[in-house]
Amino acid sequence: MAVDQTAPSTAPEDDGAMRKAPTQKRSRERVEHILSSASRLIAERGSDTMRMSEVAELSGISIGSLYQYFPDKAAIIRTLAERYNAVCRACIAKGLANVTTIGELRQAFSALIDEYYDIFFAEPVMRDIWSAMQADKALREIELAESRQNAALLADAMKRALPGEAMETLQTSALLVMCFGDCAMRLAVSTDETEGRALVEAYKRMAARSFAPETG
Amino acid sequence: MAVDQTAPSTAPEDDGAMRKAPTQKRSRERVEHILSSASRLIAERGSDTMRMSEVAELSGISIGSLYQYFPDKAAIIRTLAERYNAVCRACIAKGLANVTTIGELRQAFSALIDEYYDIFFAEPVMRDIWSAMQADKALREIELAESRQNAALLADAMKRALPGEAMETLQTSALLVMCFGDCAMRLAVSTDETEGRALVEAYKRMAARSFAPETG
DNA sequence: TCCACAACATGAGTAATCCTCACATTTGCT
DNA sequence: AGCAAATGTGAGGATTACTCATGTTGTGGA
Repeated sequence: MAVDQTAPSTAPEDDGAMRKAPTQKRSRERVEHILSSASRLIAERGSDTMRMSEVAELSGISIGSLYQYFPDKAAIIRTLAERYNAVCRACIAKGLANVTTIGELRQAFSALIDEYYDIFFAEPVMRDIWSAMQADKALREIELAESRQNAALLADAMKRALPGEAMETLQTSALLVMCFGDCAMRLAVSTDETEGRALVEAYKRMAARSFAPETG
Repeated sequence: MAVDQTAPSTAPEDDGAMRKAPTQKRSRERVEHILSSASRLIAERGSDTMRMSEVAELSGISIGSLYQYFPDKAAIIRTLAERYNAVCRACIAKGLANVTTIGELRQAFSALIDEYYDIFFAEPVMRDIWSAMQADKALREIELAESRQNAALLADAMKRALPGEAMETLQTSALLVMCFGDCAMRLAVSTDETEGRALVEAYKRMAARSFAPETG
């Protein structure tokens, strides 16, 4: 494998989703083009009806070239999901990093959800990508693992704010809160903005009430 | 899960999911056989990999006969979903019918969730069917409408237990609680029974905390 | 500059799968 | 029995994910 000129020292997607790491500059641009074309098509009509031929055409390349970068259709979905997941994970990690009290937790979480909602609202295609992931057993496992990772971040923050609680209990709560967050976001982008905002606010209140000592 | 099918006079599924209302006895039996075959295949390998030829073979009929009862693959998924939805809706309506106080609401809801979990645990294929519904834009709308219907039942019960609250607020909360319930169930059947139980209990606590007057 | 080789591009073709349709068989009724 | 309506059948059309043999472009050394 030759060392290329503008080497991205940290390989962005090196998890097997892509067939090979593109070494030339144009190749990397094409990968971006493919992903944005796919995203657009998924947003328009859903992942099921996204045709590989359409992705190729919209990207201005041939079918063969498309398959040089992605081994199959699911790989495109997976790569898109991983990108969004990375954004969200970073957002969560950053938002909860310095939390040490319940008040801080509630405030940080509220801000986090607002940010999360903005991301979702700007890219409602995330909902369709999530749906596509859920339809496949293997991809569903990936999404669950991602949720567990995010839940672990939240559980850590909760443990700092609520040191008296058992870690196991916190992990369970955190997993629920995280999955419910995704659920609320998908719900919010499925309706008009007014109801969406109300749902997000209601979710924030529900979550905030979970950030409290166990009362029996 | 016993879904009653002994009333030929009142067409049971007359919503376009089925190609024609089967009039002869054997036809109705075949429809049942098709649905149980499909359910089994979906449970085994997911709806994507369920092949219409497999459904036909497992049902002991030809491809042509299969398509005489169901216009397409999605119709089978939809019919299965509608049956499960009907069971759940009846369960919710019955469980919340006589609620008039917060205490009753919490207790009824807790019992309801236990029942719901039992249904889900006995038929984890519901998760796969739900996933299949989510993958399609039109079917997703159906599921959302179903959730809204269930939420309306809960909102009514909440209004009786919490007459001071605005109906709009209650509807928002109820929709969230219902969707989160589905989410929790799917999560619960995706892990071992111990964690599943813990998740369900944690969800019940979260929901119970929502059944309270607005505190700011 | 030229050449050899690796990387990349192409699209006709293959296999898998959903679904149709023209025709055969069974059932219900008189 | 005999006819019409209902039901059954599976080869085949249409679509689509994906492959592969072949052509084109870029890279590095002599």
